[in-house]
Amino acid sequence: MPEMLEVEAYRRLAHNVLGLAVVAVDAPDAWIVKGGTTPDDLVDAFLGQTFVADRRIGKLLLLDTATGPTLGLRFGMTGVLDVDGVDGIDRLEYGSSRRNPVWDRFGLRFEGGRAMRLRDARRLGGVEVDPDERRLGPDASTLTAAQLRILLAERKAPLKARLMDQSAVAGLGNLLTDELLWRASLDPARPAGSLSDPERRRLRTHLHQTLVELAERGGSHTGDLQDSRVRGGRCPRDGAELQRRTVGGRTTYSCPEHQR
DNA sequence: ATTGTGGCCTGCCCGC
DNA sequence: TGCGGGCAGGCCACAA
Repeated sequence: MPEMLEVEAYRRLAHNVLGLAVVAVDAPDAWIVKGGTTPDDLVDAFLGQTFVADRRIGKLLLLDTATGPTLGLRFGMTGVLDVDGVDGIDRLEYGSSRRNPVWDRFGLRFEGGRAMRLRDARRLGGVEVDPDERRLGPDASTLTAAQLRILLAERKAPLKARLMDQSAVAGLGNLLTDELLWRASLDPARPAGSLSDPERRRLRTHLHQTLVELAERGGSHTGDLQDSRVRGGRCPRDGAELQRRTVGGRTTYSCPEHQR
């Protein structure tokens, strides 16, 4: 599903529409329009505008106009960004690679005939005008050691839940977090505040390594743990049967042998 | 304030 | 072969 690595690919794709005037706004699905705005509001906000910058915070893609509003795009679990018929990613875990026109939930057409659209089978994504960026923590790819220490300190919530709390650190979803904690040999259910200094350093090291490595491989579903994230799956490191449980409200796979 | 839970969306897979 | 139940997870509202 689109976690920060996929949305980063979408951002690079969206870069292609910078500098082009919007000649049409297609918003056929009011459900996908969030933040108290309507499809008509989207037309008013972006028709005739030109995007001048592409940004990403966690799983939120932001396209800024020069003096007007900012477009915010969220992709939920099955959202794909398509520019001129090209998808931002090759394959979406848990998503369909089919292209049903009904799944086109939002689109912009630009001068010169170019087009950008949000395709989302399950309608878990969203489009917003001027999303509140303050509700997001620092992006996981730029998280400093000091920021990590502060966001974990004193917390009783499970480590995994805290890492997936987008207001604490933005960008980590279920697959990346399971992979990260498996690599860092940390139990997802540990209270976030219980990590020792060495454990926290280990977490941060693996965070950056995991993001770089999985980005190179092609996405959040390319982790070493991924193929074993099934009932009865075994730890690729030591062969122990993985534990399957709910942590932080999400299905969680972890190794009872080496994640402590 | 912090943490936990349930519901929403709907395509797809599995078992009968 | 068709059908239905369960499952996937990001996000939000709401409860404790």
